[in-house]
Amino acid sequence: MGTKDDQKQRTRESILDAASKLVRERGIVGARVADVMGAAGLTVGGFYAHWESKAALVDETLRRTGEIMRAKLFTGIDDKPEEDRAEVIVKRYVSALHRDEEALGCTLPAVAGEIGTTAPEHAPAVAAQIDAFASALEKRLPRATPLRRQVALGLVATMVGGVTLARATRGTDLSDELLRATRAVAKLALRSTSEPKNE
Amino acid sequence: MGTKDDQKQRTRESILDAASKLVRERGIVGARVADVMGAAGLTVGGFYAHWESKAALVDETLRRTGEIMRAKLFTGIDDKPEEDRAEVIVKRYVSALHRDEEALGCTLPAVAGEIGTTAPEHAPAVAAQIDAFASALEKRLPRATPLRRQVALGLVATMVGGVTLARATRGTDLSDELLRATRAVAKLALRSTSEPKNE
DNA sequence: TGTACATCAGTGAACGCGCGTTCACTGATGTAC
DNA sequence: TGTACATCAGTGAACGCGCGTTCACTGATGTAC
Repeated sequence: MGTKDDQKQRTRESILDAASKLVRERGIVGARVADVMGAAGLTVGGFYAHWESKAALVDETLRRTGEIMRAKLFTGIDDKPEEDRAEVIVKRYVSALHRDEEALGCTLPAVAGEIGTTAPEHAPAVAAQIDAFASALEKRLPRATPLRRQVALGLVATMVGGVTLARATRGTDLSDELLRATRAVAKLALRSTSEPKNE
Repeated sequence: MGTKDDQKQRTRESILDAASKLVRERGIVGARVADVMGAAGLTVGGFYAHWESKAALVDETLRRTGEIMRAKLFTGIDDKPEEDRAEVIVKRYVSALHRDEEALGCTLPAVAGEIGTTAPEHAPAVAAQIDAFASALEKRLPRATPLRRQVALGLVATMVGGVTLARATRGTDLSDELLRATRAVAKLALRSTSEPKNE
């Protein structure tokens, strides 16, 4: 029995991988069950031996991809000096690479808009990702930062917004401009929390 | 002939209004032709006497709604002191009211994500809105602001990101937190451009 | 070790439904004379 | 001013298509004895 179950488990994983990529590339609505199965080298009908519905797959994908994404984004970050960490995260997230390689990046730019419009059933999964992302970022802000949680959450909004708009304008000068501008605003916000004020 | 044409023009306007609201509430994909016509008090079939396709309607909606939205958002702004203007815009845009009344607000949070995923055909219309929004905001930043264009563009990304995520988490504490945090980051960025640095 | 049977992941076609679009038709409005 | 005809915005049903889901079937794997 073991071998058979192992095989099924491996198939399940490959469907999840395919879904993870397609959801990031095309969003929740755009990731069709038949396309996901096709990308995993299978046919549609077999899907329901693994999940009870598309919604169940999407929910699992959102949660799992979020974890993987954070692990990748925060790799090696704690080796950097405390005051550089957040800025490095911002540079990694708001980058041309991340804009262009959606299938390997964060799910939020692709799906955040869908929650408010066409896919409200995934709100809990997305909220959990936003929260986890902000928490991970918060831990990398210097301990002395005032309103650390707030700065972290606000930077998440800034980064997601920047990448979303950069992707919407892909292929234009405006897109690169948006990436640069978003990094600049994040940097200004970060600097003004760490530098002494004179007023 | 005049009366008949006037009537048609009025019908056209009411379809546009209905589309404008539905696109902001449900996004491009979520705004169905039949629903738009129904909201305008008409039946589906008549649609094609006014536009050649749904895409044509959506494009016109995006451009027109953008203009109206900016007019509303920037109302009375030039009566305020120069150094407060951008902050007032941010407060208006990143507000609970704007999060909750999507049908009356900005189209970008609802549609930006769709461009990169399921509706690339509307990229030019959306890019034009981003650009126009940033330009309008730029004019309200104090003349002395360094990198004015960049700050304006970055703030647009921040604001759109904040409202998008706040809408995705609607009804939770995180949603209000996101609005506050986004305003805080925008404010920090704005202040650090206007205040003298000491380093 | 071999044989008969059970299980079940995956196939491929079909189902129902909702979508954008088309089209024959209607009736109110406008034009010709 | 009145009458016959033309126009065309809007109706409502139908069309084709793509989607998520279901289902009868298959063949490889596992179990019983």
